Amino acid sequence: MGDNPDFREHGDEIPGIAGGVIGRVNDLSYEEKRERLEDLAPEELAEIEAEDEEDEHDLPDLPNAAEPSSASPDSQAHQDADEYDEIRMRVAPNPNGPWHVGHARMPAVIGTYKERYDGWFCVRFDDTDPETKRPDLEAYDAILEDLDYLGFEPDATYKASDRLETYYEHARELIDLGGAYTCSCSGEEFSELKNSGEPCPHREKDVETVREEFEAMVDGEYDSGEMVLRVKTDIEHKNPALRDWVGFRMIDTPHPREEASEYRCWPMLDFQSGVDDHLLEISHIIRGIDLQDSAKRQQFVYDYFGWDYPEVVHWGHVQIDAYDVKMSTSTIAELIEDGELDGWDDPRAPTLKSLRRRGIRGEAIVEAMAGLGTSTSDVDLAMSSIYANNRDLIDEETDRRFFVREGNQLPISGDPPAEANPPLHPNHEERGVREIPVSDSVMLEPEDVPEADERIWLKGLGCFRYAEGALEYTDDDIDVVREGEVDVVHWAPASESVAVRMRTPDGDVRGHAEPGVGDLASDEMVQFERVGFARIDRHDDEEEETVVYYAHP
RNA sequence: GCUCCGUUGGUGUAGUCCGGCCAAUCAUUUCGGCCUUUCGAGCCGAUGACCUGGGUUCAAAUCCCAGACGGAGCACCA
Repeated sequence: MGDNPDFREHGDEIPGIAGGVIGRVNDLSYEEKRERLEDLAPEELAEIEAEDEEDEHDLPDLPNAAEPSSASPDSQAHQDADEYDEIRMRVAPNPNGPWHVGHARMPAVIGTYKERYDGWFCVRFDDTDPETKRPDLEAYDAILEDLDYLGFEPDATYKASDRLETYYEHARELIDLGGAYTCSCSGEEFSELKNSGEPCPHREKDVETVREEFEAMVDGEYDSGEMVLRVKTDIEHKNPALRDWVGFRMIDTPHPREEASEYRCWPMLDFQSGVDDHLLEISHIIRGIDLQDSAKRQQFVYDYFGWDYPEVVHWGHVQIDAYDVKMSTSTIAELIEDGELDGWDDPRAPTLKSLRRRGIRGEAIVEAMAGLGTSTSDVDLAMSSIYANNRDLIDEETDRRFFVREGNQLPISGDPPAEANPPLHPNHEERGVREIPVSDSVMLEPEDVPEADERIWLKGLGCFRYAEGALEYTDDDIDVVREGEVDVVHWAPASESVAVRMRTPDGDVRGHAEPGVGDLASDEMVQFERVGFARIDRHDDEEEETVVYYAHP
């Protein structure tokens, strides 16, 4: 129609014609379609099948990165000179608490790239603010544990607070290159000058003075706020965010790590991180958009030193649906402090420790996070996506059980079997059956109690009619279920059941499970039929109940 | 106010650099069917999107301009 506009008026007829053809093609089996295509267009078929063999990646290619797997000798010869031989990345957390779900994006993406490119990554704790972002000593290990839960092991681990002398050395060098100056302006004063593109009087100090004053900073001779070391950039740069930024400042509060507690002169993130990224030979920096100006700021330092800046990928913020609690380390810490949450692994907390306790595998989170890609716009991650991944991972190996939430007790009449024996897993009969005594009354969920005179099928047991406040066994054949006359529900015996407290993101639910649940080991997963998957946490003898954590439908 | 960046179904994503094979991918969600002593499982199917307005072009999700909306930075936080 592009070539022949006259055809346009007949455009409406196309779906009718094409639809018929497509319908006929769709009726063919895969083999028939493949055969037909081989006759009509063998080269197209080859192309399609070649594409199928290519690896499907959730994530886009990294800039200037060579895929090791696809590198044939021929393409190796044509390899772009700009391409990196080794992909080296870093996960650079601030150790101020265990990780929330959003934090998983960094290792998920970096770890996935590492596997894809056969690369390298380290964890580097950027703990250079002992005061406002004061590190939590327990967080270092907590974060490494969270990383292990997600299924990744860093190739190396560093702490910036171990590396102060290195930063000082580079600061001295930068001063000698004329790239930095000590400044005693107040933040307010400097901000005003900066916003109008005016240099402050300290900018033109001679190198000797700057060196002396910087050594005094290192020796702790100034108090907090008295003196900073600024990187000399371009005071008239059109982006005010880049003008002469602070590289080092004084902090009176000692660092919580004993090894670093004597230092008073601390580098800012942009200086520390910029130097470390070069020294660790990082090829690709992957981080949030809140740091999108960092590369431009650090570029000035790299220019002074004659270094090449790594490739950078920025992404937007992640939000997770399904939680009432704000996903922020400090907010969660406060709620725990106030007793609103039981701890970092409370099922209501949007933390990795919580998901772990609910029996969700790290792999399910990693896949969902990698699926978000690396777009710079803010994204919402649906928990259902993590749940779907986890279901795929555990469904086959997870046995089925009955659990009745807030059940009503109903007496049984008639002559049903004394014991019900539903399979542990409907797809795996070889695993055997459960043994559920029926006794003289059963628990049903309030919503499952039938109307008077209506029938209901107790799964694994048989059909009952609800009459005069009791369930009367009818001996109906399963056909009544097949024909859609009778609904199937789960149930539990009233007397020999196990009291269960199920902890969920929306609060605790109590109820009764079939007796076998009392014998399950801690950490085992179950699927409570028609309720969802849960992890056995513990059998609490004092409360005489089994505590389980709800995972997902 | 100054400076960056972004906008594809309910959600996420592919495609945008290099316009045509996009009648737009995949996943999830929702809905429907099938199967199964009957699963919130599995299988099959359906619904559903290119922010708006101009422009360039035979042809625009893709290029250009303007606007709307959203995000980020302008800290002695990370």
